[in-house]
Amino acid sequence: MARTQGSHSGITGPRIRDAALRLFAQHGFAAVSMRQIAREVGVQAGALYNYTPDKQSLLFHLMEGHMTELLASWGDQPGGGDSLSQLEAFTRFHIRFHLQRPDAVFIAYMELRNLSPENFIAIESLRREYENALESILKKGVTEGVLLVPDTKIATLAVIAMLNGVNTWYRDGGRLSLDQVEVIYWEMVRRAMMV
Amino acid sequence: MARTQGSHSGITGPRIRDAALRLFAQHGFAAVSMRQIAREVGVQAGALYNYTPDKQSLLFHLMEGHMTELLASWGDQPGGGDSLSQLEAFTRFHIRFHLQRPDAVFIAYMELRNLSPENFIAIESLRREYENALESILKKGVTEGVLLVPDTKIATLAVIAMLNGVNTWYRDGGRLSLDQVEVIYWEMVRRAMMV
DNA sequence: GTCTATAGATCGATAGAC
DNA sequence: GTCTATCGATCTATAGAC
Repeated sequence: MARTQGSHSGITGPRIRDAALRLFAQHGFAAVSMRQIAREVGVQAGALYNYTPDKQSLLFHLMEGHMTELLASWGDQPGGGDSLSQLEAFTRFHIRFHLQRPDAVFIAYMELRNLSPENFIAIESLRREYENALESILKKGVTEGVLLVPDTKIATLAVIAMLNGVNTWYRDGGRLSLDQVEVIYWEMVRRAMMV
Repeated sequence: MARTQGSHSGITGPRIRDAALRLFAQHGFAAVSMRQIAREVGVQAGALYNYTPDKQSLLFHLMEGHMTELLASWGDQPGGGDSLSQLEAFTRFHIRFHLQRPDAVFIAYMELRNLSPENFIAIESLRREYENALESILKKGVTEGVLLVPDTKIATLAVIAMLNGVNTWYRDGGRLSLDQVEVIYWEMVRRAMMV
C-alpha cells in the first residue's frame, strides 16, 4: 500500500482526497494529521502541499464537492408529477444518495465547526439550497391541498433529519435491501405529511 | 474570569466539567487542549489532573453522566395511559430534555468516535437502553392496534433522529415557544405512527 | 490542591535538493 | 512533484515545591 518512493502515478490528487475523506470521517478532522494522510497515500507529508495550500482548504473542498454533487444530482432527477410523487422522489433520492457516500455525509454534518468562518458560510448556503428544494415541494403540496404540515420549514428539517438517520444504522447485506428501506421511510414520510 | 492563583473555591471539579462540556461542544474533543480547559477554569493545566486521570476519562464521564441522567429522567416521568399518550409523553419529554442541554447532547452524538473501545461500548449500551424505551411503546401500540408502523426498530430510530433535529435549529426567544415546538413535532410523529 | 517547570512526542507548514 | 530536514509551536502528562 504505502510506498517509499514517489508514486509517479499521476493520480495523487484524487488519492489524497480519498484518504482524507476516509480518515476525517473515521477519526475527525482535528484528530487526523497531515502525516497520517500522507502515509495512507504513500508520499511524504510535504508532498501534500503540492495539492492543497493547507489542511483547512482540504476539508473545505471535500465538503464543497459533496454538497455540489448533491445539488447537481438532485437537479438531474426527472421532475414532473404531482407534489406527492415529487415528495416520494425526494425521499428515495435522499436515502439512495446519502447511503452511497456515508463518509462524505458524515463529514458534511460533523465538521462544520472546523470550517473557517468564510468556508462555513459557503457550505451553509449550499445546505440551505438543498433544504429549499424540499420545502418548495411541501409548500406546493400544501397549496394544492395534497399535503398537510403544521409548518413547512420545520417539516423540511424534520424530514431531512429523519432520513439522515438511515446512515447511522444501514449496512450493506443487512436485514433490509435498499429498496425496502426506501419503502419503509417513504411510508412514514407520506403519512406524516399527507392530508 | 481567569485567575492567576488557585481558586480555593472548593468547586473546581464541577467547573472543570462545565468548561470541558462547553469547549468540547464548540470545538470538538480533539481540537480542545487541556490548557484551554484550565484557562477557562482559572487554574494551570497540571491542576486538572487532580480531578481526572486523563483527557479521555473526562470525555467519557461527561457522556456517561448525560446518558445516565437521560435514562433516570425518563424513568421519573409519570407512566400510565394508553400507548398513544405514552408516545406523546416520550415525544414531548425527548424534545424538552434535549433542548435543555444542547452541549451535552451534541457531545453525546458527535464524540462517540473519540471514545476508547471499552468506553464506546458502555455509552452505546446506555443509548440502546433509551431506544428500547421508545420501541417498547411502539410495539405495545402495534399489538393493541392503536399504532401502525412498518418496522418498530426503524420507526424508533426514525422518530429519535427526527426529534434530535430540533437541537440544530431551535433557539430560545425564536419564532416558536417550546410548547409550540412540542405540539408541531407531536403532530408529525402521531400521524406517521398512528393507524 | 495548586503552582512552576519540563520531558517527550507530535503538529502544520516551509526550504531547498533533485 | 517528491524527497529530506527542520522550524517553531503546541500537545498530554508528570515531577516536585509549597
